[in-house]
Amino acid sequence: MVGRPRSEEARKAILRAALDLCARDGYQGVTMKGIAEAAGSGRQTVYRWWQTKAQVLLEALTDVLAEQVAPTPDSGDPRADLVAFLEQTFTLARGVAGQIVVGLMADAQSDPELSADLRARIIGPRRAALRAVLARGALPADVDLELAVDLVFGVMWYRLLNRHADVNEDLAEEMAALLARIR
Amino acid sequence: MVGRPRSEEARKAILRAALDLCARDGYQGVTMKGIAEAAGSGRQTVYRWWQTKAQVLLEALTDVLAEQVAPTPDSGDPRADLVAFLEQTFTLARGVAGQIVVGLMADAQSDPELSADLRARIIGPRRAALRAVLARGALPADVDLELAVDLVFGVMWYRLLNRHADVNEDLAEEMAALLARIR
Amino acid sequence: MVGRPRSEEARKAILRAALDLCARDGYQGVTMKGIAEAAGSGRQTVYRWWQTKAQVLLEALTDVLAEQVAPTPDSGDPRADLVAFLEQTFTLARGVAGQIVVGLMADAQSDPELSADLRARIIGPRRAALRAVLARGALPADVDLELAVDLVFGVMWYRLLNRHADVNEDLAEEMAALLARIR
Amino acid sequence: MVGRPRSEEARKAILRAALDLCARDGYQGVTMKGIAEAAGSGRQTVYRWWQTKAQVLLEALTDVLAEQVAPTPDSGDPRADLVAFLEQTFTLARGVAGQIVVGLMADAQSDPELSADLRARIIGPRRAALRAVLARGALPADVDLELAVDLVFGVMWYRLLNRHADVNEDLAEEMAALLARIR
DNA sequence: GACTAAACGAGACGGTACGTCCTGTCTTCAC
DNA sequence: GTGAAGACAGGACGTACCGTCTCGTTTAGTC
Repeated sequence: MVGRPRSEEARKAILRAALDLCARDGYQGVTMKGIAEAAGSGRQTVYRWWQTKAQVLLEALTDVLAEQVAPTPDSGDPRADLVAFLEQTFTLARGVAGQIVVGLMADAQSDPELSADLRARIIGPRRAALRAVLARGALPADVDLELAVDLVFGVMWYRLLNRHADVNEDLAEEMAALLARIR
Repeated sequence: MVGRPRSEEARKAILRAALDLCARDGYQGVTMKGIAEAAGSGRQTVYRWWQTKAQVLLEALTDVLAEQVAPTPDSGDPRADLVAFLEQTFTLARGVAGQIVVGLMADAQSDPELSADLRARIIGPRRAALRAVLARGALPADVDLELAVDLVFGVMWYRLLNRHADVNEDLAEEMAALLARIR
Repeated sequence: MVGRPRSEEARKAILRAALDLCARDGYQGVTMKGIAEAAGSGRQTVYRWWQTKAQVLLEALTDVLAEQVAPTPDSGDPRADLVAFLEQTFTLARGVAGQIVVGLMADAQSDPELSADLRARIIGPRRAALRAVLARGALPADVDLELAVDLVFGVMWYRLLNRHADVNEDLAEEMAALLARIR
Repeated sequence: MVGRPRSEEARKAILRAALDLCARDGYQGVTMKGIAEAAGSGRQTVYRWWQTKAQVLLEALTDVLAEQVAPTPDSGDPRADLVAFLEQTFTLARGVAGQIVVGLMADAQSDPELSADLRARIIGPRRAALRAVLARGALPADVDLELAVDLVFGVMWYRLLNRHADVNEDLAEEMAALLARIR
C-alpha cells in the first residue's frame, strides 16, 4: 500500500517561505517554526522531509541555482570567459544565494554531514565550472588547477564573509589580470 | 561610594570556560548560560561585561592570540619569512582559535558591529602582519598588496570553512611558490 | 450500487486492540492512532465507524459485558441474591471493564452525548438489574428504590475512583447487612 | 546564595487562570500552555512549580476550599447538622470545585501519586468532617462510620459523575431520612 | 466477465499541546 | 556596586496525536 503522495505544493511553499524569510531576516533569523508558519504548513510536514533549517535552505538554494546559473561562457577568449564567469558568480554571491551559502558554511562547521552535502551539491559544481574555464588557457599548464580555484573562490568568500572589500566587476578584472601574470 | 571592584578572577574563569566549551562543543554549542555555569559565575556577571557570546569569545580569542602569536619572522629571506609566517598562522588556524574565528565570522554576518570588531581586533592585525611580510620583496612592486593578502588568507579561510583540503605546511610552500611566479 | 461491505474482521481487530491497549496503558494512554496501528488497520477505518476513542471503548465494553455478565441470581432468598449480584458486579468492576467505565465517566464530563450513551448502554442496564434484585424484598416497600441503587453503586464507584478501600466480597456482605437494617 | 524569591504574584495569577479556564472550558479543556498564557507567565514558570495541570488545579482547589468551606455545623441536633453539612457540601460540589474534583479523580486513575494527594488534601478532610457529624448521633453506635461516609459521598459523586439525578437539598433530606431509618 | 462503488491499508496534510532549553532581565542576599 | 543564585516572561525546539485528505488495492454487488 502506498498512502497519500507527497504534496508538491507544500514542498514549494516551504522552500519559497525559507528563501523569503532568509532574505528578510537573514540566515540566523530563519527558524523551522517560522518556515512552517510562513508556508502555511504544519511543522511536522517540514520535519518529515528535512531535519534542519540548513537542509531546507540547501534544497531551496539548489533549486534557485538550477534556475539562475547561466551556462559557463565559452567565447574562445579564455580571459574574457574567466571575467564573464566571475562577474556572473559574483553577482549571484552578492544576492540571497551568497547569504545562504555563508550561513550554511557556518552551520557546516558543527555538522559534518551538512558540510559534505554543501560541497557535493553547491560548492563542488561551481569549482568544477571554474576549473573548466581556467583549464582553457588562462593559466600556465603546470599550475595546480585546484589551488588556482582555491585562490579565486577563496578571495570571493573571504571578502563576502569579512566585508572588508567588495566583490564586484572590478575584482573580476583584477583577479583575471593577476592570474595572467603567473608564469 | 565606589562599590566592590570587578573580580579579575571571575573574568578569567568566564573566558576560560568559554574557550573550554568551544573546544568541547563547537562554537554553535556554546551558550551564555553554559559559560556562566561552567565558570561558576552568575549569568548577570557575564551579561554585565559582555552582551553576547560572540563578544566573550572575541575577548577570549584576543587573550589567546596575545599569548600565542609569535613575532613576524624577519630573516632577510622574504620567501622563507613568508613560509614561516604562513606555517605559524596555519597552525593557529587549525586549532581552537580557527574554530572561534569561523564561528565569529558566521555570527558577524548578522551583526555588523561584531563584524567591525572582528576586523579591527583580529583580522586586521593579521592582515597587516602578512602585508608587511609580503612587502619585503616577495612580490613585484606593482602588485596590489591588499589583493595579495586576500589571495593568501582567502585560500586559508576557504579551506578551513569548506574542509575540501588541508591547511598545512604544504599549502604554505605552494602559496609561496605560486606568489613567486607572479611577474 | 453497494460497494465493499464492512469488514467484520477489521471491526473485531479494532475493538480487541482497544481493549488490549486499555489494559496495558490505561484509559488515558489509549489513542486513536495507537488503536489503528495495533489493529493493523488504517486510521480512517477507525474514524469511519467511531468518532472518538470513547465510542470505540464503549462498544468494546458492550461486547465484553455481553459475554461476561451472568444472569441476575434468583434463588428465592433476596439477601443471598443481592450478595451474589454484588459479588459478580464487583468482580467485573475490578477488571478492565471497571477501568474503562471510569475512563468513560471521566470523558463523559465534557461530552454530554457520551454521558447519555454511557447511561443508556452500560449504567442503566446494571441499575435496572440491581433494582430488580432489591425489589424482591431486600428493603422495606416504602424505600425509594432509585436512591437505594444510588447507595449501592455510589459506594462501589466512589471506592473504585478514590481507591481508599477495596471493592470485594466483604463489601458485598457489609452492604447487604446495612441495607437489611433499614426499617 | 539565595537567588530571586518566588513570585507570589505569578503563583496567584497561575492558580487564578487555571480556575478561570476550568470554569470556561471544563477540566479536559485546560492545558498547561493555556494556563501560562492566560496567567501572562512563561510556561517554564508553571512547570517549575507544578508538573501537571492536575497539580495546578489541585492547589487552586485547595485554596478555593480554604476560603469557601464553612465550619462544620454543630447545633446540638445531629440530624439538622447532617442536613446542613450536606447542603453546604452539595452546593460546593455543584460548582467549579466539583468539576475540578471530578477531573482530578479521572486523571488520578492513571496517576497514583495524584490519587494519594487528592485523598490526602481534599477527599480525606471532607470525609473526616462528615464522620464527625455522623458520630454525633445520627447513626446507631455499631454502624461502621467509614461505610456510612462512603454511602453518603458515594451517592453524591455517583450522581455528579453520571448526571442521572441532581445533587441538591432534596437529596440532603432524603439521605438524612434514610440514615435515620437504620436500626 | 466488465463495471461500479464503497471499504480498506497506508501515510501525508495542517494544526495544537507537549515538555525542554536558552535568552536577556529581574530581584534577592552576601561580600 | 559587584557577585552568585535563581526566578521571571518569552520563544524555538523537536515530538506526539488529532482529525482530514488522498492515494492504490480489495471486495462485493450489479449489468
